[in-house]
This record gives sequence, C-alpha cells and structure tokens, in this order.
Amino acid sequence: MKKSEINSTEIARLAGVSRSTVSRVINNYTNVPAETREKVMKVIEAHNYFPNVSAQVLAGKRARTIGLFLFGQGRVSADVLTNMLIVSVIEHASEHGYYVLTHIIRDAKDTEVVKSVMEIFYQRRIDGGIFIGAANREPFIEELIAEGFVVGVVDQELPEQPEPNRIVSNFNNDSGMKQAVAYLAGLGHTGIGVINGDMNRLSGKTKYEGFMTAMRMCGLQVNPDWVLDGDFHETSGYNAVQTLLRSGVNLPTAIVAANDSVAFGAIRALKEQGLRVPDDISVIGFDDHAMSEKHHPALTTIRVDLGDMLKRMTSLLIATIEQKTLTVKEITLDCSLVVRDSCRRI
Amino acid sequence: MKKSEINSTEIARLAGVSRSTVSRVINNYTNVPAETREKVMKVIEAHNYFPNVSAQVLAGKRARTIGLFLFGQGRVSADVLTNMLIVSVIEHASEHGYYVLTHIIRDAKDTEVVKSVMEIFYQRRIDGGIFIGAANREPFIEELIAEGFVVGVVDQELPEQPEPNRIVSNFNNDSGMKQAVAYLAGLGHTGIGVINGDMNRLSGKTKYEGFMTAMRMCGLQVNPDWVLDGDFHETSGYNAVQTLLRSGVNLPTAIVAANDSVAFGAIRALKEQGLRVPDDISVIGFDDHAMSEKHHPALTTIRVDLGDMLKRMTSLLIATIEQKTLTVKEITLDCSLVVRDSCRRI
DNA sequence: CTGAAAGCGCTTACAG
DNA sequence: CTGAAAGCGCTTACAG
Repeated sequence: MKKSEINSTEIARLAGVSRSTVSRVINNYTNVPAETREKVMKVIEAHNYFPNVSAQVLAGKRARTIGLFLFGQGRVSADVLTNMLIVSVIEHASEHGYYVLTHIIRDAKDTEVVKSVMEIFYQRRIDGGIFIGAANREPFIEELIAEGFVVGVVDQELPEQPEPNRIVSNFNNDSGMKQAVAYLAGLGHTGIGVINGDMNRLSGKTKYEGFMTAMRMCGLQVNPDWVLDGDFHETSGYNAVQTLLRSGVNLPTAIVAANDSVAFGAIRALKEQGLRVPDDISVIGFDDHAMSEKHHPALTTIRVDLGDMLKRMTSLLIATIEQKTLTVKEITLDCSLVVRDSCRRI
Repeated sequence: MKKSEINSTEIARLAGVSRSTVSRVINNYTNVPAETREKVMKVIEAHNYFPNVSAQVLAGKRARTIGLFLFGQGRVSADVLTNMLIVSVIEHASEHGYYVLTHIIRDAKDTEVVKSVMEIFYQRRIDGGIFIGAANREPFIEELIAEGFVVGVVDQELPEQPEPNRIVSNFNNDSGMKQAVAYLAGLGHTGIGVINGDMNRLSGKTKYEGFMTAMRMCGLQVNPDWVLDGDFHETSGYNAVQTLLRSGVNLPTAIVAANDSVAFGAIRALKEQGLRVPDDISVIGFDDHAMSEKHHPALTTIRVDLGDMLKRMTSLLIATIEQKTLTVKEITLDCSLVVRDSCRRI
C-alpha cells in the first residue's frame, strides 16, 4: 500500500517556501502574492495533496462535519420519509462544504446509547448536530445545548430565553389541524374522531391541541370516546381503530389521524371489519407521505415539506457554527390540505 | 458557551498520574494496575471526558469512520431502497464502533465532484469507504484502490490479482435470470423479451448475459426486436415499452425487466396502451423492491437481500481496515424467485 | 510578504 | 509499572 504520504513540509520543500506559506495559500490568506500562490498551488495539485483534516482541526479549524441523529423506534429502515431526510441534509450540507455523520438512535432511554451520542460531540468529531424524532426537551439534548454545542432539533419547543446555540424547527400543526377539521366540517361531518401521535413529541401535543381548538372553532363537540391514543406508527392506527370498533360505542363519521402512517393503519383495521373508506367512514391523514398518493383509497391529507424544512435547518445550523451573527433561532413552515379520495360528503 | 475544555493533562493532574498513564487507561493497556485504572476512570467519568478524536488520529489511531458513497442519478431521494442501504451500513458500522460519513455522488463525470470524493480519503477523514451504484471499474475508484485506501464496491468485478485493500460484492444475477426465464418457460412462454439495465454497471451486463444463457438453456430463441435498452430507472422501462409498441413488431408474451423499477415503467406503458398485465403480457422484475408487493398487479420478481449484503460488506470492510488477515475479498449472495401476480400461464 | 517557532491534544517507544 | 519526551501535521500570532 503506497498511501500518499505527502505533507505540508514536503509541499513547502518542493515549492521552495516555508510551511507557513503553504498554509497561507491553502487558507486563502490575502497577503500572498499571486505568483507565490500559483507556484505553491502547482505543487499541491501535481501531488494531489490535501491537508490532513485531523491536524487542521487540532490546530483550530472546524471539522466541517455535522451530525445527523435519527430517533428510530425499530423500523427506520422501512420508512421512505427517512431517506428523504437524510438525503436532504447531506446535500445541503455538501453545498456548504460540510460532511454529514449520520447516526441512528434506537433507544433514547438506554444510557449506553445516549453516551455514545454525546461522545460524538465531546470527541469533536462534529461541529454541531441535528436531531430528528426526539421527545420534546429530551434531557441529553438539553445537556448538549447547555455544554455549548450547536444543536438543531426538529419538532421541538423553543424556550423563553433561547441560547444562541439552540435551533428549532416546526410545522404549523395548528394551521394544519384547522384545515383538516374545516374541510371535514365543510363536507358535513359533525362526528369527528382523532387518533393522536406520540404525546412526548411536540407535534403529538400540538396536533392534538390544534384539533381541539379547530373543533371548538367549528362549533363541534368532541366525543371523548373518539379521542384515541397512538404513537405515529401504522400499528397504533390499526390498534386504535380496532379498540374503538370492539368497544361498541357509536362510530364517528370521520377520523383525523396524527400522520399518514396512522391513517394507513386505521384504514386497514376499518377494511378488515368490512367498513369502506370513505363510504362508511372518512379518514384524513397528516404529512403527505410518499405512499399516500398510491394508497387505496388515495389519502386526503395535510402536506408538509420536510425536505424544505431540513434544507433550512441545515443552512441555519451551519451559519450558527460559522458564527454568523443571526437572530433567527426558529424555523416554522406552514402546511396545506391535499384533497384525494379518503373523505366524502355526508 | 462553557464548552467542556478538559483534556488529558487535566485528567492526569486530577488523578495524580501522568498523561501517559491516562492514555494507557483509555487504550486499555494491560500493564496498568486495576487500582490505578480505577482511580483514573473515576476522574474521567466524573468529568465526562472523551479524548479529542483529531488528536488521537494525528497520533496514529484510526478515525473509526467509514465513508458511504451513493451514486444517485438525480432521484435518490425518492428511492426506498436507498434508505435501507444507508441504515444498514450505519447500523452495522455502529456495532463495530465505527461512524459513517455519507456522501451522494450526483455526477461521476464531474471532475469537481470526483475531486471532492477523493479529498475525503486524502484528508484522512475516513479509514475506508463503500461505493454503491458505481460503474464497473469506475476510474477514480480504481485510483483510490491503487493509492492503498481500503475500498468496498457493490456490484463490481474482482480483478484477477485482487489487491488486499479491494473488496467487492455481488448478487448471483446469473442464477436469478435463470430462475426468471425458467419460471416463464414453465408457464408456457416462448416469446420472452428483456429490458436491460445500465450496461456500464456490472449487474447490467451480468443480468443480460444471464438472460441470454438462460434462454439458450431453455431452448428458446431470442428475438432481437425484444431486447430493449434501459438504465435501471422507471422511465427507461416506460420508454422501452413505448418504443416497442410503436415499432409495430410482434409482441413477446412475457418481458423480463432488469429491475423492479424498470418493470413498473414497462407496466405503466403497457396499461396506457390498453394492454393488461398479466392477461395480455406477463412481466417479471428483479430486486423485490419494497413497492413490488403493493403494486397492481403485485409484481413477480427475483428477490435480493441488499440489507444482508451491506451488512457483510460493512463487516468485511472494517475487518480489512483493522488489518485482520483475511483472504475473503468477494461477497456473493444468491437471489430467489418470488411469485406474485404479474405473470400468467399461456 | 515570509519564516521560525509555539501549540493544538493525543499516543507510544524509551528509559528507568 | 510509570513518567518525560518526541512526534503526528497542521495553523497562526510574532517578528522582521
């Protein structure tokens, strides 16, 4: 293995200058005459020389790497969304000359796992990190922020006195829920149920609260029997509907699901019991998952632009790392109704 | 920002030992008495100390990071498969204590892009890298291997005299094609067409060759009009069939597609022209894409276990990085027929 | 404009 | 068993 062993000393020797000058050329110092710069660049290119990044970081440069941490409850692999997230972050980081170290957090309750995540920051492998899918105010993330690391968290509350190294991004779930309920109300529905998401996540809470507010604003009663627990996964939608059906109570004419996966599960359970969607019961989702368009029936839902959110999050994180003086600490994106075939007029 | 500024000197001072000893404890040297070790460990844990990784690498340790390079022709984001690949590599690397730096290569012909990829190796950000979706014998990958970097390439030929730092993995496409053709022949098909993949990729070539061999072995003629160009993407399947239909030649009774995406495209074009699958024409795919089961009609295909392949590739790459003396340089996995609804007996 | 030198935070022969 | 010291490959005040 003849690994290229060339270093700045060697480049300096070949170019007939000092290492200081080589470094100045590499770091685009302005006080290097064009002639000297070219002479050095020629040698650098001729030898395919790239400065050792560890040495650079140790000498005070940034690692130009960000961490991307995905909380996955065991089935990340299957999720189409996840891929979009990862790719979106990688490509936008790449535009800024940053690399992405991706990590999957299977169990945020496991101290070993938490330690391994924090280690990545303490080791200085990364200049900052983005967390997706975390509980609201996840303790170890709070700790990282308290330590001064630059951290971006998707789906998270911004505290009253935000630290300069904390970034947060959210969808306007309130507006989304209002659109969903208003649409169903417009179709003549009055008995509307809801299957909640994970209440430890901010979006779980805000979606539920948004639903309640929207119902009130439309002058509709919320039947407690129709407020069902869920956790954002397909199975929870399935289970929620099954429980509802078995309980023998009256059924709502429409159900709002915390996201599209939950809606898929709900529809699956409904179908299994011989109920048709939307003929017997209408279902509306949230997120506009890649599958929703192809689903039978095509799912009416609230669209959310996660790619755009992560693009902004990535840019803001990097700007913060580079100490651009920014006052923006929060990204909020709106969402909007997509009408397809899973809801009907009654 | 009170970033934890603690370093090994400080730990040494607090534990009343030298930095050498702290380092020995961290690196699990055997010649440290249990008592000393514990004393040091206590201080390390009390202060949440993790050695600076750049300093470790500079001093000769491994970065414990591998690169994952995905060639994406513009639509990686949409692909369910890609996600599985990424997650599979990350999780298995993580089991070995390695991190993954993921990079997307949009255009392998762009010298700037190629330079940025090679830079990652030269900078010593990573100890090795895995490439997925590359052309067979992609020149810049060959260059990296020649430089001595540890490289794993999925879907790639192994040279006669394999270098110790080159790893390769493939599916047994020959076997897969034999199964596909045998199955169709068994259903009574004699007029079988094929839509090829990207012939610059090894699997494009081997699938085509496998098809030709299989046809010969089944005693079937290959009609040149029914050998269609493609590139592994949905659109190419669509275009291939459209061209075939417009050309006015006789139609085959069955088509073998280079992968499931191509099959989806082919079926879409068929449907648009009023042809039913499998009633008018049978279609068989390759890969068993996550969508294939849900497709209408559910796609008969050849299943391939990419997750398993990447798991093995990741382990082998890391073993090679760690200089375990291994003779295995090639991973080959078999594939197998999955019968669903897109082929019929005639 | 440019070089010599200190320093970043580790690891590891070396000597005892 | 353990410490002092050299060295990894850079960057950047400092001095000229």
